[in-house]
Amino acid sequence: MTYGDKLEALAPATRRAVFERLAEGPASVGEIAAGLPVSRPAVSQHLKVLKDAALVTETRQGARRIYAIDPEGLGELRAYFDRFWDVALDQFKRSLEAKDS
Amino acid sequence: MTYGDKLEALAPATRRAVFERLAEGPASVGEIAAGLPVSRPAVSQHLKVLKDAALVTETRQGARRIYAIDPEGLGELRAYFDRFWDVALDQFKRSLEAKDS
DNA sequence: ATTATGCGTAAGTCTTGACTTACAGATTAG
DNA sequence: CTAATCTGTAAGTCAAGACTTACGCATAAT
Repeated sequence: MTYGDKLEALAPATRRAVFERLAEGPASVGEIAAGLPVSRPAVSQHLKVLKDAALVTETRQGARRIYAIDPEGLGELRAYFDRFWDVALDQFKRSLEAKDS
Repeated sequence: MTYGDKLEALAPATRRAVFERLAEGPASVGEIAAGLPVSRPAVSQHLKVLKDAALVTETRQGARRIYAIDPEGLGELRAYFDRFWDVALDQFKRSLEAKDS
């Protein structure tokens, strides 16, 4: 839900691999696990974290569950970095001006 | 250096607090530590991680070391999310069209 | 009705890493 | 020169969490 949750969710390499897999298109748990060197339950646990962080959506389709990237949650994270981006550029400009003097 | 390094660097709450402190302006290790509930060595260790991830720059100023946000490194991380942002929106549009049919 | 498929959860293991205190080097002040 | 300041690093502790296997519950197929 918070920025911190989203960042912590995307930090571990394997979980980020799950997320990046979904960037190629929605997929089920089994499909994702098939492309990764970890067990299916591990993928299931990672998806739960991503879902709780609102980075991924879950859609039941019969016995399967299709996961996809949540544009809204991703947008919030993007906005978080944009905020720093603005101040970072501003500070950088100031540091250059300080060197000129 | 990599996206993964940057994301792992910003995941822990305390280290992110260090980074966010630098968004308010460059500061020394002691100044940063004064505003946080952790020891100064802890802050020093966090800054090393942020610096290795190219999210922060270090400038020696006498005995002190001034840290500041690195716009270049932050920009790379921002670009990483923009990449996903594009595909996420595209997928979202497709999912809506699929529902219409 | 059984069997098979797909999945989430519980329980346990084991590594990672965030923190502490103690120490040593480098720079500035008196 | 000596003392004070600012910092990085070493070593050790301890909790968090990324995995595993085992299990149980749904839905789908035969």
